[in-house]
Amino acid sequence: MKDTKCKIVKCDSTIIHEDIINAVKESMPEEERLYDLAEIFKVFGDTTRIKILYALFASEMCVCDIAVLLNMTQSAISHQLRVLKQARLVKFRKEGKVVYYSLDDDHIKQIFDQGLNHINERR
Amino acid sequence: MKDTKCKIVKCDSTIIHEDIINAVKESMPEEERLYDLAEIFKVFGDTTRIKILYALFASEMCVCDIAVLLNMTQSAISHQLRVLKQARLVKFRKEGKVVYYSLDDDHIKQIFDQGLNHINERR
DNA sequence: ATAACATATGAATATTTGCTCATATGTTAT
DNA sequence: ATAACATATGAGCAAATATTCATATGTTAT
Repeated sequence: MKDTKCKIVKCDSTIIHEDIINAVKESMPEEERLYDLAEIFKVFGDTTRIKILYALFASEMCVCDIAVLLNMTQSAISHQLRVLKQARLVKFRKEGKVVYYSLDDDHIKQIFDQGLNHINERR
Repeated sequence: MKDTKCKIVKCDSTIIHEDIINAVKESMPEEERLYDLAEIFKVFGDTTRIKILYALFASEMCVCDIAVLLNMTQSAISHQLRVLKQARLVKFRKEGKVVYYSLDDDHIKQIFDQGLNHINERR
């Protein structure tokens, strides 16, 4: 009950299950999309940014508020907001010298919820 | 039409919108969960690991197959599979000296799909 | 104009991370 | 037992990244 037509040759530079490899290769999305996908998750892959996004789920906030909330430097928060801005995850509006940030994407919450599902269901 | 009871004091060490900060603080998940969430996304935040997972969506594969498919070193793949294993995203079965890896989580595909949604809908 | 302040940003530093190289482990065939 | 092979792993290196520090920018109040 195991694969029959295995062309076992050699691991380095040659191929083992040629048929599987070819089939899988067909099913793979484009290189570029996989790259973009990794880029997004990279943005989510930092505790500070996750916290900022969760804060913004609840309310728009100015930079200083976020810094106080997370007990971090204004500069550190500002740098991270730039990353989130570049990823088009947050937007901002200015009111005098104060800059208010808010979410710019509807999917984030859903993605996070499923991430938490994963965490929960592995006990 | 702007917030009225702003206790504007000072950014460093003091507070601006105290009421908002407190409200948001209430709504935030536990520190630990946010950390775990970031950890998962960190795992997804690498092109190689994304590719491996996409390959495993299509079929279980041995380490060597994956290395050939992605045109990477067996060692590099093995290291990354360890990361995926620790994150409980993949499982494996041994058949002689060959080790076959497969997915160990049902949410991954959904999470990825929503990640792709995000990419698509921002044009 | 000047002082106070919110935010942004560049440079430097420390940490993390992905890969390579060499080698170890464990299995199969002879 | 030995050779061949699939996989795992530790050490080292290079690149990426998060934060700090100092300072720049732009706004408001005086």
